[in-house]
Amino acid sequence: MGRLQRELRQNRPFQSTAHEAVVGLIRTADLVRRHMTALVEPHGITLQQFNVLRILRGADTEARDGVPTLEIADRMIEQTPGVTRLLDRLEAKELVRRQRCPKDRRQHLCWITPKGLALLQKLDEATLRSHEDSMKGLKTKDRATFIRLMEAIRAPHQ
Amino acid sequence: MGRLQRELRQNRPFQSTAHEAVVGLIRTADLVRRHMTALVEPHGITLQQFNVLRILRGADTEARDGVPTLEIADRMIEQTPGVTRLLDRLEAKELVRRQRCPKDRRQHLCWITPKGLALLQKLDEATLRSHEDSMKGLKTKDRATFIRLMEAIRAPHQ
DNA sequence: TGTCAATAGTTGATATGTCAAGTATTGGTA
DNA sequence: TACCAATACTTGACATATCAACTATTGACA
Repeated sequence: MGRLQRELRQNRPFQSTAHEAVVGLIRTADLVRRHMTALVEPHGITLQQFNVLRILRGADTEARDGVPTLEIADRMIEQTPGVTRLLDRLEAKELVRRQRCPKDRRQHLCWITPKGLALLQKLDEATLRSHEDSMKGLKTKDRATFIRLMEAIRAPHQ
Repeated sequence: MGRLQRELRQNRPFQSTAHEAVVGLIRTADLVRRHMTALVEPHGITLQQFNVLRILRGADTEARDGVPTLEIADRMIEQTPGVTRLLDRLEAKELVRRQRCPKDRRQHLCWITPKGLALLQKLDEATLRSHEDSMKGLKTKDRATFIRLMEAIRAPHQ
């Protein structure tokens, strides 16, 4: 009887290896997600808001143009409808600034504020440690394999 | 430049292999989750409700005792506060039946109804195919490796 | 130049998730 | 046997997610 089966207290084996992989994947991601969430939420932001801030910081260091709303949506780690409201909340907390794009007035460009940058900076070290902690069960070589396998999973889906 | 980095349109490498693994994991799980969600939601249930039904079916085939609410919570693939309301909705749809346990009146025991069983049965084949489709990027041997690596990730966290 | 589909985002309605505080019941202990 | 902490939920209040319908603006084409 496999480890995962025991974890879920099931007494029937998985229907297929694919099934076991899917369940394991969702379960493992949930674990790591909660890990990260526990880190950022005490600072008054959700994991998705944190992700938006990181996208904006990344964009900020290379160009001052601001990122249009839908491009943020596109870059999110997890697909997220409702980026508008995510940004509303970040703007209310003064972590993000928005402005209508003069060249294409349909677009709203977004920037991270100094306050947002400061928050990220405060979290940087802990984030690094959290990633290490999440993956401490894998040695360096296994991590590379793991990353490669996940890329192979995603590849056929666009 | 790695594949994931391109996917997220980043121009800066990941801070560490652990970081890349974490981001890849959450992203891959999100993909597979949406896959499954697209399958079950047209039938009027969420992925978590589907998960509850599968737990109850699994329990049903081996014992007729019914499963207490908190044990369902415990068996969920993803940690879920608010199983009570999940069950409320399932009961409203008559997919689940609940009853106070006579031996310990604090507990509420849950069963899947014939209607719930029928719904699961209708979804069984498509679910199987969905798992295969999600994992089609991995060959059999790689699937086993993948499962093993994820177990190694989870092991140190309890 | 006027029309119109396509793009970029917003908004409203509703479902769902989440946390803290509350109730009922039990089992242990003085 | 009376008390009290622990268990097993439930409920209320609030935040967030999701979908569809809507507005504003642009770019292409007749």
